[in-house]
Amino acid sequence: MDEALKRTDRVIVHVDLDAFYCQVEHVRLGIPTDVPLCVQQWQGLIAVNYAARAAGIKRHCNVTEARKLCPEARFVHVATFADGDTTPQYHSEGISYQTHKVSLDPYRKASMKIMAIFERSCPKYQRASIDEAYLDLTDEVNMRIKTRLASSSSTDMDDDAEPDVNWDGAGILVGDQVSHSTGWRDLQLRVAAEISQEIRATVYKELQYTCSAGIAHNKTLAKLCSGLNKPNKQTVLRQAAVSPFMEKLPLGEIRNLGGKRGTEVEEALGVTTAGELWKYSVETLQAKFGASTGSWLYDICRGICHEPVTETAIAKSMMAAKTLRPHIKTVAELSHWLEILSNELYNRLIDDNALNNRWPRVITFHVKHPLDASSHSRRTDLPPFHDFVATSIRDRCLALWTSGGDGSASRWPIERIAVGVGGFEKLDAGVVSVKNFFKKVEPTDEPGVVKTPTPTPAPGAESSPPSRRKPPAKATNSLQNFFNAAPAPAPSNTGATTTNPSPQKHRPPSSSSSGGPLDAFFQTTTTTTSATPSSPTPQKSEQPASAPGPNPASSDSPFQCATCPPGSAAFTDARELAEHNDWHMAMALHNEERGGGGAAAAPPSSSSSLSSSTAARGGKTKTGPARGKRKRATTAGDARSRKAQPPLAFGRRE
DNA sequence: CATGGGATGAAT
DNA sequence: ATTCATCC
Ligand SMILES: Nc1ccn([C@H]2C[C@H](O)[C@@H](COP(=O)(O)OP(=O)(O)OP(=O)(O)O)O2)c(=O)n1
Ligand SMILES: [Mg+2]
Repeated sequence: MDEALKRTDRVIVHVDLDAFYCQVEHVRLGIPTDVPLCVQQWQGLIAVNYAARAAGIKRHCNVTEARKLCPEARFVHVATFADGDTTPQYHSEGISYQTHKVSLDPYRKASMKIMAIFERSCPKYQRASIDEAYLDLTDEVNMRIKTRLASSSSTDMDDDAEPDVNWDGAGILVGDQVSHSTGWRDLQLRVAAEISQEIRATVYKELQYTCSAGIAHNKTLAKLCSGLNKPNKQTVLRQAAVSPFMEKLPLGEIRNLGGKRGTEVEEALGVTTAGELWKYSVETLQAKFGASTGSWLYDICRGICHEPVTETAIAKSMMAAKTLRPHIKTVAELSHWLEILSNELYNRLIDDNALNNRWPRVITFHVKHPLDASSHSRRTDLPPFHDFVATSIRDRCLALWTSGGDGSASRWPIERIAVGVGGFEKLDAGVVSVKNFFKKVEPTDEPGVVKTPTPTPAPGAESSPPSRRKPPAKATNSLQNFFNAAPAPAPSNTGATTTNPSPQKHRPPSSSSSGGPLDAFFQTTTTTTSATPSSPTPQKSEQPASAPGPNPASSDSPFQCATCPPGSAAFTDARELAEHNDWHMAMALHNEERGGGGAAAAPPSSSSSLSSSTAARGGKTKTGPARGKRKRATTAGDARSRKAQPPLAFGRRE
């Protein structure tokens, strides 16, 4: 028994897409992957496919150099927001650094589809970046082993029996490319390699993306491994090969040692490889680099890493940034770019809300000045959701800028700005979080927040120039497109996957079978002693609670119209509220055109706001959704609901 | 003025 | 709360 316990370990797979952005463009444009292709951002390259790498093109090349190296290469520029656009588009010409803002949304959305496959293949997965994930396959692997041992005849399980492992088809082995070995750990890795093949095959079949994988006993080794045989291959690092591998490994290739810290270690000890660290005691390393780093170093240079796969699936923050060339020097310019960033974040937030039912609490505004080494940042609360419009973020940042309590605030010129949102909170039944939405109304609101329905100042109306510009124009519906493409069918899936979509916990194959020594054996190997993988509850935490009827509209819904009387216009999600706000906007424009006359029709207290025309969203006019329209618990049938369409059009610019 | 845009977690 | 460091 004791002996058996020592013979298994965690099994971790690290998956990394090959030339990720390039593959997204290959698929989108239907270009064969043997065509050299680079993803271009302004004059630089941010991704280079393997055919182009063969020609010597690298990421840091600019397009001119790259074209020289490979004249046949295709250069695909990332999607951008053109001058006044609120939706990103792929442009083939006229892409101006001065006026456009890049959008990486196509890659984020592709990433989500990939991660969805990972998730249903292995619930214990960690999104490590836009194109990487760690999968802890320990449970699934052990279950498969157990099942096979139980079903496949004899070979009773002596504690001493070492299983035989055939490496055929497992991928590439680090070190000796043996075809056979024995041992429980190797068997685990072999089964994980098989699952990894399945997952990669699923990704390719459903999305036509290739990826590489590393299979090892911990995250650090798995990641090291995945990059070893890059295009479309997987690599296994057996325990027996760990030491020889680590011995020659350059320190800087280990995660977290690729920067200053790595060079610090190299210079302090005069070493360049992990193996050269072996001769130092923990105490020595701790004395030189601190207790925590010291012991981490001691372990990591031997290929030991206890870091768990933390189940993080969605991003914790969102950011939009622009480097300004030439540097800007006026508030008008700052406002212009802030509005563009604000619009982008607004739309991403609406999408995110529909998917994840959450909303951020804080905005962070970063500014970098030309001579400063780094940027500085300030943060503030987001406006309450019901007040939130496309320009809210812009206005918050401008307020932050002009009222810089920080002495370094209002300096010019500015080289780069970035706006981030974070501190997401579930909007759901979150008893506590809902309260936050009512805590405060930003602009000089009078005390009786709840009592003054009509004279509500249109949020964001203050700083907007009078000119109303930009007819709605584009009405593309990115979210709808996304949903149409998203639901991956996933027919016959092998073993590791189930047909079960989204958040459901993954159920192992029925067979529990066998008993005897194996059960105890595997039970203990699944780290968390009491974490029985067979917890019954399907976990069905739905939120019908906040789904009110037709009219009543739960008064505690965070999706309330700021213009309508309190409690009279509540919605089930951000999109519905946004649409309702469009109605107000349309009415406002309508009234304005008619010389402002009386409120036209149905919804109470038409906005009245005059200059607010530029504030909210330049919606399509779509005749007002009458009161009855709002509310409907189901958003599914509402596929027609369009994407938020902020107006933008900050007058200037020629 | 010339890598840019974006995310995470630890340190301060 | 803000900056730093690391990574993609
Ligand atoms: N400095 C960087 C590094 C990466 N990326 C983007 C473009 C890449 O396509 C994607 C994934 O990064 P990887 O490091 O995984 O590189 P690739 O996936 O492009 O290539 P590889 O096949 O080596 O993984 O992230 C970026 O914008 N800027
Ligand atoms: Mg990659």
